[in-house]
Amino acid sequence: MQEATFLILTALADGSQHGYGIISEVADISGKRVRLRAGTLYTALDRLRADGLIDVDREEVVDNRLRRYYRLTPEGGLRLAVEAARLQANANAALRRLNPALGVI
Amino acid sequence: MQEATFLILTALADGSQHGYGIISEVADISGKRVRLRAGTLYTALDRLRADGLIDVDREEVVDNRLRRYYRLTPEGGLRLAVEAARLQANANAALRRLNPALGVI
DNA sequence: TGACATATGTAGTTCAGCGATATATACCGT
DNA sequence: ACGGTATATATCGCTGAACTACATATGTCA
Repeated sequence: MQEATFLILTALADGSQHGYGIISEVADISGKRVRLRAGTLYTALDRLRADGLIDVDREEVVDNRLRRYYRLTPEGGLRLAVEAARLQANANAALRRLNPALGVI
Repeated sequence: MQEATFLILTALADGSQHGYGIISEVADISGKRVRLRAGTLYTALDRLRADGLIDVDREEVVDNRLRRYYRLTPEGGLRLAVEAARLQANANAALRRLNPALGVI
């Protein structure tokens, strides 16, 4: 799973969000490091929906603009947890090798 | 940076390795989760070399078979550290949101 | 002798993120 | 009144990177 996809799922982990809100939330989560482009986001949302990791929660109209809210499916939450564990393991493996002093921890 | 690339750099973080050795080491690091294919590895090594993140350390012939050893460049080590920190941050962000009880830590 | 491990390499495919572009409304400053 | 910026969704074409499959070659073991 790519970083953009992972961060989209992360943004949805504490409640439903609409597309544009996800862009802001991902920027926030990543400390402005990752700024999702519209193309990345909406194609990813379609893909994640097809994969059953997210679902459309509801649609609202605010200021005459449609907001389509997405939420994690149970499968999506599980998948995010698995991916987070994988990232942690990879990061730890690298840091242990870069700094052998950490190996004893 | 993709997972395969990250794990290749990680495998080189504690000393030089030849291509086939990297495949074994990555399998080891990842708990047999990631099994690099030859195509993935050698194209990645070419790319990483072009990017200045790794370098050819030396070449040996063992049992009439060539072994080309690669090592991290200083830039490659730095890059790996940056990527590891990023993975840690992403994993923590996801885990905090999945389990709000962790948020207070 | 045939399968498997070791060892490097190329070719073609597929997936996903990116930039560019499109459309449309609201808000704010000048 | 007009332009710039933020909000909001969506499509198209490009590219980078991983994957499958294939190719080549030697050594080991059953």
